[in-house]
Amino acid sequence: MEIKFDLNESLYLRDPQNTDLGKKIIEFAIILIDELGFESFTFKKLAAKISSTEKSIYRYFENKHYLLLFLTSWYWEWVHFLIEINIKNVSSGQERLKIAIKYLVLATAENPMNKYINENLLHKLVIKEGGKAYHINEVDDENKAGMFHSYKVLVKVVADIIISIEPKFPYSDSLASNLFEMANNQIYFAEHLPRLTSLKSGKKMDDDLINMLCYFTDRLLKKEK
Amino acid sequence: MEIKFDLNESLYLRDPQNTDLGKKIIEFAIILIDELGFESFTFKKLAAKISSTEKSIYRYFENKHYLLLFLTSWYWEWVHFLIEINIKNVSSGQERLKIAIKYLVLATAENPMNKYINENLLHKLVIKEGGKAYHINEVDDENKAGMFHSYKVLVKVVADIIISIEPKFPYSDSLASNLFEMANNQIYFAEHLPRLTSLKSGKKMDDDLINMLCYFTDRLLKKEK
DNA sequence: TCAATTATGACAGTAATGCTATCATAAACA
DNA sequence: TGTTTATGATAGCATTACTGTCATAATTGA
Repeated sequence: MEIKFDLNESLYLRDPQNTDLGKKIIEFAIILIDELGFESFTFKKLAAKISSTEKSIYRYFENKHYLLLFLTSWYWEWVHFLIEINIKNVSSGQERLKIAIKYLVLATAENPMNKYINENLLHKLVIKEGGKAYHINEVDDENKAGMFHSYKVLVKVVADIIISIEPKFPYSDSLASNLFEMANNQIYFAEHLPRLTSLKSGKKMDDDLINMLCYFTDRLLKKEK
Repeated sequence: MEIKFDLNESLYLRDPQNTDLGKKIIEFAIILIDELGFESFTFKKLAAKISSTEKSIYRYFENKHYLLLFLTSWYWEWVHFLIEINIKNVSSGQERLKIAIKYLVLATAENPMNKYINENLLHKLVIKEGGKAYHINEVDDENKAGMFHSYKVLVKVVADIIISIEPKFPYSDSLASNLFEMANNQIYFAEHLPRLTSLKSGKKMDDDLINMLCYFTDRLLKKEK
């Protein structure tokens, strides 16, 4: 199966979802960035890996930063998609929020649905490198060009659920974005800096994290006595 | 006034806090990273700025990543210091947590206390570039070498305050680290990606953020009925 | 106070990075 | 079947991220 998302056109020069070479670039970019880290990842190394040339990759992406932005945007679209189809027929706000939390943590644990994208690795990549997509000097220009649109839409979806539960909650946007940032951070901490989190790395970690995020939101959104 | 912190020795080759050149490196590194962003910042440019040479800077730091780590560690020591002296004579747990939150948001708004370090700029730098210090492939080795020690100690201080307020709270470490991460993130969002936060950029923003973080912790730590 | 250590500056040099340009050929498409 | 269009092959270039060597200036301590 292949899912194609309509991502902001500023993200690429040629849409990699439309060609074989493009898909190969995406597939092995994820693998190679995971392997080398974003700093050591280069188009030259990627070209070697897929037996293509640097120049050919430059025909799809202006540089590796845009490629990273493409990958993270694809990921947020994917999480968005999973959340939307799973809350479709759920009316309870609380229940919808629980489902959103579940899928923002577990997007990847689902059986893989994409031929050329390893969602599991992609999630790992977003956890480790995702922040680098917007912690850059050019953030304002890129934001104007709509390059963070996917993330903002996703945060809005969750913020709306929060508002539907507790219309007077004054920090819906902050809580929503924090759920995403916190989920990714805490997973990273559990793996690499365990003293910064209460989670224990291991099988149950995902469930523990879901429980923690639900506990936080429950308490924050519970009506005062 | 000059404050010197004992930072982990793996962070530097020669402690920049001990020499004139070292202090100049720190002072203008902060300015230049803020100006160029960490990606475009190079030792060569810094050397030109301070009329020194690349090689001389390499005698203090192995590379720019270690310099960033030094700056962020210094910043966390600085926040730690501010929190400790301000909670010293406060016995109420709630009050101590409020003070900690205040200083983790406002570390910089205090009148500057360091001759060669612009705390305001340094805070801005940590907000934008701080995550890059540990979102790297070498994180485990560097963690073993103690290079994130300052941050972990600071998180522990706040986690202990949380435990003193509510000994049964099951997520003290996660809440503590999230306070730091969230504070920095939300400030960054307010400035650059306003749809991801409920804060409004402007004069009152710091106070709003303090209120938000206090609101969150209050609700999370309030005893259930 | 003079010798010895240590810190800095002034070069030079090198492999890798981050691109851009040109041209030939293969594939797709009309 | 002719023509776009995509890819590959190769070259080139400025910058980055270092390392090495040597001379000189500053500090230190016997």
